[in-house]
Amino acid sequence: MPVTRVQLSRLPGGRVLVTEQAGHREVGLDDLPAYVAEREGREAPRWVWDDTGRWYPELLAAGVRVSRCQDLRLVHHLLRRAPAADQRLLAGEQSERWDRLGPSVASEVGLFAVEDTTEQLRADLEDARQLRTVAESPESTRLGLLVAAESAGALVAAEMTYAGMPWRNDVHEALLRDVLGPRPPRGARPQKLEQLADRVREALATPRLNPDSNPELLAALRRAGLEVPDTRAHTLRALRHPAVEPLLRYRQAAHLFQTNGWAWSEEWTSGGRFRPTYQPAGSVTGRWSSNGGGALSFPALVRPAAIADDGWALVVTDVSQLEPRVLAGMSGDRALAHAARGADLYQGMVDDGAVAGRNDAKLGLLGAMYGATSGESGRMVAELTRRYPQAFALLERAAHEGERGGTVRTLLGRGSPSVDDAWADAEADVEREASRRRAYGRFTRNFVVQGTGAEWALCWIADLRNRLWALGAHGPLQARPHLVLFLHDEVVVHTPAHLAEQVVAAAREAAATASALVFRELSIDFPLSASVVRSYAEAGKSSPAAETDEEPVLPTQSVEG
DNA sequence: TAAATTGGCGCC
DNA sequence: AAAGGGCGCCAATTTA
Repeated sequence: MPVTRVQLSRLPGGRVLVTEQAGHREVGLDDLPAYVAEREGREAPRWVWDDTGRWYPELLAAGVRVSRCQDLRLVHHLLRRAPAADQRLLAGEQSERWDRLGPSVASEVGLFAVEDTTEQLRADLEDARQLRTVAESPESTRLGLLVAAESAGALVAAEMTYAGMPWRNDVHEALLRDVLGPRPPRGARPQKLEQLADRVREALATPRLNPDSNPELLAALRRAGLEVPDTRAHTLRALRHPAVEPLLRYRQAAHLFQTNGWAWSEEWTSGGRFRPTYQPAGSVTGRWSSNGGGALSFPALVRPAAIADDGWALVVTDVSQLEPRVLAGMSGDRALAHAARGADLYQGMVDDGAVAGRNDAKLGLLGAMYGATSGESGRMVAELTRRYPQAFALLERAAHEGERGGTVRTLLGRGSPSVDDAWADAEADVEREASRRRAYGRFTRNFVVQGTGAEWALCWIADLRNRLWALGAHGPLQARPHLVLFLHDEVVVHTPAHLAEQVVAAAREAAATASALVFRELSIDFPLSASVVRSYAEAGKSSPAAETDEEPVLPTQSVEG
């Protein structure tokens, strides 16, 4: 029995047009949550709407959770670029308006309040076109999966903003005070930041230096006899000069103050929750982006303040080496797939005798996926090409396609943007033209793995969302285990503590489901590392594959609450 | 003076 | 000579 599709379209005057095969009716906006709740409880149809961000937040606020939807805006843009979609089938009444439809922005959240005076979008018309486009595609199965996953992701995004990451403001405040001193008056530097600035000024003999000004800083460094090309931390760290240490400390503290300080907290946290907003498919590769609160760059420094409620726990799980595994799956490279059997793919490459050390494996693979041609990474690429010919050939083909101005696609069928967009103006200079082609080749090279990785992750969180709902027998979303953060290849679930182990199991099962959906009979392992913690900062501490990158200048403290 | 760009850093 | 992909955010700086 196919799932009923119910399309919702906004009408003038606070009315909603509800359409389905069985007929149509009108519902007042105020009555919509009750209407959706009733039908959801009865048959759980697929709700078809223009933009999840315009409909779902109000439903969630009214305590209504839906199990499935189709986000017409996301799917329209997806199909517009999908090589396997017949573009003629997408054309029709209002289709140009769907082309132009951008994401809802935070200020206009709550469609219920917004009264759009312009022509209303008809969800039923667009839905029919999208259904037909997918059905008639030679790749309808994969495209259909992608459409469903993209839409499920939109539900997850809205639910995460609604539920929020549990947040302890007192712990965050203590952390800020520790690094920066007391909160300064508006426009002033915090005490400890000013002290560090003074130490820099002293060491460089420039009493009026503003350390936030790169030109001033560069000039001061050069006057002190330090011939540096820029003022990046990596460059500075190589120097031996008394100004370096306070400057690096200043930079890190200033970044905390500006990006995740008191002002950020006031804007993005409330009621014991951090509520950033996500933008599904905000990146051309299909990865999400975040347009408020910086959810996808949740700095390690403030993670100690993300603490589960009493009696609850945070389950933090991430996929190890997602993109290399995706590469193994989509290229069908048996040697790489063999190395991927286990928790550490890079170690697997070492054990298979392909490479001397784990770090070489990582450099080589990342270099191949990013298009490195020089340095240590570039040398490793050449070496590994012999060991993993199919995987590396797939990347080379993608790069070549981009260099000649073509488009590439992910495994499920998302297409890269056409080169016309990127190369709007012709480049006269031959050198610059060649450089631009190489740059576009690096983009398409990476697009195939980054984009397919994003598809795997979407399937993962979509399936996990269903499993989490099934774990809690009753109650609204926030009373059950629920997703609170999604960072490309990592998810955080806030759960009643007694269900934590079941959540871990659900995450692993969902990963297996995603692998089967995306890679079919090619079975590729996607091992998860999982930790059950009280604070986000405690996650992953015991991971054997912990990266040993540069030491942070400031000690990473864990503040107890 | 406002808008766009740049350099730096955070995350994956 | 050029030199590894995708994002967001901030202050300073440059451009319109």
